[in-house]
Amino acid sequence: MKQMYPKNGRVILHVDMNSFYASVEMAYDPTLKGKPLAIAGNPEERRGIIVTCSYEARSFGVKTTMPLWEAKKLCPQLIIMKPNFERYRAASMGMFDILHEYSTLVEPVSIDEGYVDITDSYEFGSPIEIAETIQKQIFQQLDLPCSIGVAPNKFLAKMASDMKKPMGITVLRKRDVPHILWPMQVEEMHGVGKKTGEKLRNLNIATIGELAKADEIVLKAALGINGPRLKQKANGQDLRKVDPESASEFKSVGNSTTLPRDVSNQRELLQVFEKLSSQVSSRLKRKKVMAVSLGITIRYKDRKTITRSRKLKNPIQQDEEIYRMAKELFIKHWNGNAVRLLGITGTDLVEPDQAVKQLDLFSFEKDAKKEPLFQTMDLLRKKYGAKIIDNAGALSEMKLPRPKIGTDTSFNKDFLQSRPGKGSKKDDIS
DNA sequence: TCTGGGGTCCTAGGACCC
DNA sequence: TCTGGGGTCCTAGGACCC
Repeated sequence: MKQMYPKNGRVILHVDMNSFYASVEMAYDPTLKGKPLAIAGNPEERRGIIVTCSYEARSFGVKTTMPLWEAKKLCPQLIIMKPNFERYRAASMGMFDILHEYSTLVEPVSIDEGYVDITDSYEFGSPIEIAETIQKQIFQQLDLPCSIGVAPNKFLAKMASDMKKPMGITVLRKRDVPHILWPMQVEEMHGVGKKTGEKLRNLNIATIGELAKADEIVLKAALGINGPRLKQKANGQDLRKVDPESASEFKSVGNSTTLPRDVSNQRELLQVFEKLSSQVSSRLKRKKVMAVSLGITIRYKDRKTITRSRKLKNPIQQDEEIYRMAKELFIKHWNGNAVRLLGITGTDLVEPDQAVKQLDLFSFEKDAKKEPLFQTMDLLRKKYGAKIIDNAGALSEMKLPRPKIGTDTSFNKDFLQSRPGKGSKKDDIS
């Protein structure tokens, strides 16, 4: 059968779950349906914010990132729940499982959103038919609403999925760009935030259409490499591929916490670091990676935030090692003022077998006399255990592993409770 | 009695090397 | 006898996204 679509044209879907966390809770407990529901960071703490809320809650003016107390004022009967990440992870896997039925080219962007390249999926129908089938299937099997954008590239698909919510399907072709995209304000463009929006306005660029025609030199001077890129997108051009691997190549692992009150007692702050160290450590272990660089974040009472990091001689993973480094950085750089938030992040992640290689190289290049190879290996065995040395095929933990729970992806409670995990994000999970 | 927590990517300056 | 130019690595900060 001949291809139904132009040889060089791609067809990309962007699938975006609608108010994901709230929708999952409603699927899990249908008595919540139709009620104003919000998921909030830490409902007990005063500094909680709205992470996601149902459309019913939105009709009261409740919005993502709004402080909890403000949301309650707008909507006193608001139902507030803590996030149940296992449920969201399970629902997410169910969703990605469905997407995989239509193409192998599925790229998860976050827990509730992903791209699907359906250029070669014509056996399932036209692009619009495929989008309708997927949306129906996610709704019937998981009881979850989503919006889908259909377009020749990722950027247009992303913009399209945003246009009709909830349960919308929007087609955005190249020839639609001038009359649909160009009249929109620049701030509505994916990749343009507050600061970039301001800079563009200063250049007298207010709409996507004006950005599409703007002078590239001027854009580059104001925005760096991002300038010309934004112009390309404003013209509906985006050559980025749908990359199924991208989600498994994470680059950093970090935990941070806003303290219930501002703290300037050093011992108390170090206790927080201890806790963060063990959180980061267990996540590194779960992902089967070690960190070659470690950084801390300190946010002071006045919200001024600094980061301090160090590249290490040896990759680390254990909580004691992480704590020692974090403590050292903190003692060295803390100015003694009251602290509002602390964080620890591991970067330059390597798999343990790689970690060994890297250490070997290091010891040869810099420390050959002091530490011959066999001594290094010995040290490693003591430090990390022999299995790390032998562990050639360590696989890194996928951000969104595909579930192995048979062919039935129906959304039942056993399924929901069966998987651990964590998540974040959303157009409304901000 | 404003503004969480998890990330990615880019920029820019200084050190260092050739 | 007075100071080039290219490249990489490291660190810190900022913008943005969900």
